[in-house]
Amino acid sequence: MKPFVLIAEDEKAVAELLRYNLEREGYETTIAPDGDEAMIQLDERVPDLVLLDWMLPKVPGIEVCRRIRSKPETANLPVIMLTARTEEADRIRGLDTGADDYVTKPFSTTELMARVRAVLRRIRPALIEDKVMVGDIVVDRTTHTVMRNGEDIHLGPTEFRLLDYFIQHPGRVFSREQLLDGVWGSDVYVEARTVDVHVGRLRKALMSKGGDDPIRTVRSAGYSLRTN
Amino acid sequence: MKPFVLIAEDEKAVAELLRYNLEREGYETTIAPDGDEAMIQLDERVPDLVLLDWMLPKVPGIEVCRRIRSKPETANLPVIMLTARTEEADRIRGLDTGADDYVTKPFSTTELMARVRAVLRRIRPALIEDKVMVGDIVVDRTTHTVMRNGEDIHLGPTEFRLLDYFIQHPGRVFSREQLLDGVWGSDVYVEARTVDVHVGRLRKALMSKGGDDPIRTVRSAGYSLRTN
DNA sequence: AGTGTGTGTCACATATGTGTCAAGCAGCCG
DNA sequence: CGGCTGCTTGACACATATGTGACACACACT
Repeated sequence: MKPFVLIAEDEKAVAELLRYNLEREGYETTIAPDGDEAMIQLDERVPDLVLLDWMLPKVPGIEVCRRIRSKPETANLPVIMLTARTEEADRIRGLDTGADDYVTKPFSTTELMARVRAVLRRIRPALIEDKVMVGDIVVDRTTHTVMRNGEDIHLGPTEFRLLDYFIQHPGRVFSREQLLDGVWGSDVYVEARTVDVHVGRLRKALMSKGGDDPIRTVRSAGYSLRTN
Repeated sequence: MKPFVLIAEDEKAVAELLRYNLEREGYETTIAPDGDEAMIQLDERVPDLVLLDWMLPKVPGIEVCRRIRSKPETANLPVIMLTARTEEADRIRGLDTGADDYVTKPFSTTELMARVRAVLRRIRPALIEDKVMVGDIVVDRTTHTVMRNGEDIHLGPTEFRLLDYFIQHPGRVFSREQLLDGVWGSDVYVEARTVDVHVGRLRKALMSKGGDDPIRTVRSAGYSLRTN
């Protein structure tokens, strides 16, 4: 699953440059040429990161950022502000609105790419790293290995994918439907109850060498991975 | 220190394919999409090897090669030319551009990797490890020999390449498709299940003188070489 | 041609994982 | 305290993935 980046930038040349560089580094991208369009696209599909121009037609960047923060489903979506000005006031306001980082134009693409990686690593490590650690659980995608407190844990394919999915957003609660979509795929039809069974199996496996239950059941909502 | 390879190739797909394969074999890479860029990158950091496309935008490959030879610091830098046609290959040989080897497109990646190793071994023997050791298994590429706990182990050519491939990235899980691509070559068509048979043969050979199974089966994902 | 080695494919045996169900529990609320 | 609802879990039939011996064929070498 590639990281998906929304580029909200009205200058076409800049937007295309960003798209080119991001796609070369393995990101999926979409471009919104103005604030309205950005909001629409945010509703359609929540990206993993937003590159947000400060001066955006229709709805200014700072306002888009504020709206992103005010909606629960995008409340901690990473945002990098692109600004032409270097004045202190803008920086402060930008960071104040909840941008995770800002870059002043003109920027070096390598620097921007580095910041994109840095922000994503901080907020969504599982998207970038092969090896992810949450609490005392370590998942290594390259070796298909799960460890807890140094002990190897054997998981079946489905349990592995399930854990991998949870680890994308530690703490976040997923409904059975979301899990079916994300882990099984939207095309297969299985009973929602099946998720329960697999969560049970994952729990058993993860607790087989001792330790607390790392998965939280949220009654009538779904399941989530404990973060601490 | 990893060998550093400059890939001067304008077709993005080809360049990425090369990068992927080279990095998988433990090389560090950089891509130059045209002749100018190649010259710039050559100035920035002298690589250990150049893969040079014959038809390169701005400055053609053959000219880049000539300039490489004319500068003292890169005068005997290994160069492998990539050409689309056999006639061009003949011309390269005839023109005495100073390329150390040439490969005609379309090429088999395994063949190209073998040539890269061969050229580097000839020019920079210290850069290439001929003897690799993982756990109690020692693979010697020069003598095509495998030993385990001091005992000689006989492997057929395919089993040898397979083990050699695994040993590039111990622990990492390879799918049957990846193994077919990397060991058999992307151009041949064989059944994916054939991999199973060869893994079985490799296992039998490696365990013939005792010892545990050094290959791990990862259900519904592939195989990997055990690291410990 | 004759021999030996290696290869890819198949068929069948085995191992492992999967989805569903149903009985039993656990939380919640009047 | 019931009673409702939603969650957990063991059993099980079934589905899939992997291991492996046999075999025919392709070479290389003599």
